[in-house]
Amino acid sequence: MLSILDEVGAANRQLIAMGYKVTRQREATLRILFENETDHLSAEEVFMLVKKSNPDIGLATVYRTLELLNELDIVEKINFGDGVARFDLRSKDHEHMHHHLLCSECGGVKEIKDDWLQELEERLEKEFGFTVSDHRLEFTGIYKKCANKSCKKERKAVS
Amino acid sequence: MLSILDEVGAANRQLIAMGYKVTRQREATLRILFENETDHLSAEEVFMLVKKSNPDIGLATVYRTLELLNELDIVEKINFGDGVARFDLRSKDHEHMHHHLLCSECGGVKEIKDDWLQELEERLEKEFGFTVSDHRLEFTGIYKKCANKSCKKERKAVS
DNA sequence: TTACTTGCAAAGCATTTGCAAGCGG
DNA sequence: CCGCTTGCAAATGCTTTGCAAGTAA
Repeated sequence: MLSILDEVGAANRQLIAMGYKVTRQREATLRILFENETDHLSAEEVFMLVKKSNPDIGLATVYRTLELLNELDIVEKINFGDGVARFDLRSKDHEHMHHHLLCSECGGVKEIKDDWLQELEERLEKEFGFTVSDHRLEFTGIYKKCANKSCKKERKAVS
Repeated sequence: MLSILDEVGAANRQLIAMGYKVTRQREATLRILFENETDHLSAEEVFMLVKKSNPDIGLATVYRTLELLNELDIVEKINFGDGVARFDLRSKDHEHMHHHLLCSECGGVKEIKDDWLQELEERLEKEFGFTVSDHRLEFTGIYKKCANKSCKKERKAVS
């Protein structure tokens, strides 16, 4: 398990390798992403968090940085249909395993780290001549604990 | 197989049952949706098509109608991450089977009408105490025919 | 009639962009 | 020093909303 500093460092090396510069703002944004690895933050949320350590950063910079990280495959831009883009780190153990459980009761988003779709992808190749490069799987439903005692109060409680 | 008129009629009855009125605009919108069942139209696209037979309709009305149909579960609002909401009819044979193949070469969206996830949903119930009410599955990749001869020219060619 | 609907224009949001100033390498 | 980056504000693009006029039942 790498420390956050190591992870940020690795990302920085990737930036440099691709000809981009390592700036205060980019490092700060990366740090926030790694510190909140499981949270599916929106650009606005990242902005708020980065601002704490870096009050001068602009929202546009955060957007630009997230877009850049998305292009470098350091994060994945995802859209749960609530009108804001969210950003997931694509670290080694998340690769190609972006399954989410969305609880309609508490609004929580849980990530499942299994690759369940290998078999299906092979079928698509054979039956449709379609070569899969990525997939996304989401389940909407309710946790038993949420069905019983309503836990609407706390958003993102489940994680 | 029902005719489009029958399908629109059924939807109308649903509207009435829920206390909504059947208007020229709503019927026209429904007709367009049924006529383009496989096309994943955006609100703007629906608007354009409805305008042909109904030049006086306003874009806001189309948005409101689509939103209403979404609430009535007559259509499903989906988001492929391209910045526009798209709308899929939830007819009998589509129910609970919203799997999509997104071709990164030609931009085509193909629908798969199989329910592959029953088994996984049972696992989620057992292992996570999560009761699935809906799911979404998308594969991004390339069709063999697109990999060979580039078919970028025509958008939505595959369907 | 009466409440639901509509069209229009204005507003609302998330996101993007132009540009001059700032900074990394 | 050069060119990539930034912050700000303005612009954009999709979607929603306020409101007076229109219309289904």
